[in-house]
Amino acid sequence: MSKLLTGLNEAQLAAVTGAEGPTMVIAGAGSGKTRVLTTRIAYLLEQGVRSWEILALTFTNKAAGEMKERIAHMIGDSYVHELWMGTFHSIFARILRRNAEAIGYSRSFSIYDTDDTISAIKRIMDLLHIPKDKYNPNAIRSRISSAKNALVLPQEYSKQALDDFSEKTALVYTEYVRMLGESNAMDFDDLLIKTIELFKRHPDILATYQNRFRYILVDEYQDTNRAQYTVVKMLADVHRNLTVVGDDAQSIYAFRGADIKNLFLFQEDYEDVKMFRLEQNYRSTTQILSAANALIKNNKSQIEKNLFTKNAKGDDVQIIECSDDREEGAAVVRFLEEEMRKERYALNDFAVLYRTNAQSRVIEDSFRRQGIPYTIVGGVAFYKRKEIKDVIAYIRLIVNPNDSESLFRVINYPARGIGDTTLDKLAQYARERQTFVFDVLAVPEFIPNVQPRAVNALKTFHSVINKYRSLRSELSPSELLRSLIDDTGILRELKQENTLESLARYENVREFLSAITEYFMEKSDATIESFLEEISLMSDVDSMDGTKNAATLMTIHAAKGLEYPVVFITGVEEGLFPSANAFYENDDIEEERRLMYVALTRAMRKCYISFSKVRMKFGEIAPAVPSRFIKEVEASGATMRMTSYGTRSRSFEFDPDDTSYEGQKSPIYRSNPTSYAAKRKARAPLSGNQYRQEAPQESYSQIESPTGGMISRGAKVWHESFGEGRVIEINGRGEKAKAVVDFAKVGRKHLMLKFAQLKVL
DNA sequence: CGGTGGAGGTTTTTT
DNA sequence: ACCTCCACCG
Repeated sequence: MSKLLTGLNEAQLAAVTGAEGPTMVIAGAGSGKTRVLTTRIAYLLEQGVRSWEILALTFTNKAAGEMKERIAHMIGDSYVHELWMGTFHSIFARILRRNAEAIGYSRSFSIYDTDDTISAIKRIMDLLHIPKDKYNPNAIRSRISSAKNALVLPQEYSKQALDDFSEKTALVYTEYVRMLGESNAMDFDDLLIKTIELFKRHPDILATYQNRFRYILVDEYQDTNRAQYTVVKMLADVHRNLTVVGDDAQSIYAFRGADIKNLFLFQEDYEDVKMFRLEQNYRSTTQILSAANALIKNNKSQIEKNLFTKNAKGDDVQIIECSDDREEGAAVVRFLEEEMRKERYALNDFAVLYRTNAQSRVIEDSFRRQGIPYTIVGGVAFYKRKEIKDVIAYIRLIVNPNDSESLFRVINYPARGIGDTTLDKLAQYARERQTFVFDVLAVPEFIPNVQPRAVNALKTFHSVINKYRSLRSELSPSELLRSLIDDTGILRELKQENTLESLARYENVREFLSAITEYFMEKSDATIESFLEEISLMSDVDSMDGTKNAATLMTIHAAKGLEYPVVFITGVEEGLFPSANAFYENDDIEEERRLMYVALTRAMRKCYISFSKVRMKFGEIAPAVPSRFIKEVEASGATMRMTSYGTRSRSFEFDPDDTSYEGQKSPIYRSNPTSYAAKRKARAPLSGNQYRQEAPQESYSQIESPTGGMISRGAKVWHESFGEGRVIEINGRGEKAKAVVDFAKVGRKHLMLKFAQLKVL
């Protein structure tokens, strides 16, 4: 027997070796699903299947990267090189690039994210004289996206549109699709449906991929939508070696078109489907698992399964009652510190989860106040910031000058005297002549009634873009982009403005420049196109750095597939979690409950659930009621109620050790001699099948400041112009050492220690 | 044309 | 509480 297979349990072994033909693996939370997938791929490769004959679709690019690494570790680097593994979106983008011409695109097509789409839709609404205050552009965008994912084209949508709002949506939808085509651009949904279109229109191209992919594996199958389901089915039609892995209890993306029914449809589509069930949980304690099981029992629609664990009983799930949301934030930090002190966890053993991004702010505040390092996943991601998007728009224009969205975004940024009137005339002229906006820029004097000053400005813009387009053959991508960005004057503009905000943006652009350099240094075969694609398809968790010693704050959606020794689930209140929007449909409530199930099952050792009696909403204080999920979890008998100060509520017991932490100054963690991870390796392992990357923690946490004192995380420091602050984080060392400091007056700053001349207080 | 200030909407979750 | 959009003025 192959040594790859040692250590697998019976069900896992069967799933790994028995998956010839259509196969469905129902994998409960923490049941070693990733291990089965990676071992199965390694096993296939060992059996002589060539790496390029395997296609594996994962939920995030990060997951794909980690799985590749594991497979490489199991059987060697050479195998994973040609393995096609990634998200639906990135794999399909790759297929579409190679075959773009076949569906009327050029291979340098742009990919529009949700923000680009929104702004395109607004522009179209202006053009069509549809009032934006009467018809919410975002609602229209969401309707269009749903239509696309259900494979309903504009023509058909128009026919079905009976009410006023749908009619307007149909108009926008039609024009939007036209504009995307003209701009040589695709949105996220297009990456899926254009792939279907490609395969339908070109059976020969489909056949190439069908023959090529002898084995197809799909992770998180419960969260695939109609379009994804369709492509997978097409691709698997020749060899029929399709393995899907999923858990109906963890389906949480119905809002973007995912359909659990795909799991059931699978059994109908292939009558010879083999079923495997992974029911032993290796991740969580008994108490956590029984709380999760007690909760999910309340869902009517689910596949029968029995998730069990042989792990230790562990602590009760703690339910914390807080007086308001600020107190909730404080309580999270207080309990986190207590866990660190008692159990010697490292900061990255903790995750703080919430239902909505808006909740992060209060929690962040309390981490900052106590000087505890944290990273936040999602929210306003780096690549979605305005200044970064501006720079990206310039880069996109170099690659694809027909990208009208990017063009309109930066044609007058930094300000060159091209105003709305000029732009309207330009757009109208291009529309009438059926020419590309970019081509009109070459001869703007032909546009009627445009100021001579504006004519010149348009010409200048045109020549800047053209100059860099032609420089592509002479300069390396990295040189080209650096000099382009310099030429745009964005950095100068931001520096000149000289406000706290503009300087922060300045730093961000600089950081982006380093990221560009780094990217092209690491990947010698990379192109500007591949760079753009990578950053536009990067998910929030993809950019997460798990090696940094900091607690992680994120939405429950972002936490899918991850695990942490200690998990806090916050804001568990009616109307927030479950969301008030879910009150009307039982299906929606069940999805919220699955979301709660996902949250609970992220926890390995300890889980805290908190709710608050009062919460700030839209700047106003609103009363809150504990979520129904709390009662459901309590029915397990595996929970304990506490107030936010650690005293048991609903009982008169008084525990003298259980002191109130009110007023107590929190200790500052300078280093963590024994992280939970280290300890776990030393002791009997809690689980044998978990894959978190545990990079060695180097002690970057203390650095000698130029003024002699010890600058460490949590230290109070003084800066010449920013005043007093606290060190949140230190990265790098020596000449390159950087610190993130939270200043009382001006907020967070990234500083090079070499220049900052901080004084320790 | 471009900057500023006030009004009004926003919170569900994301590739 | 925060951000985006638009009207108005220089």
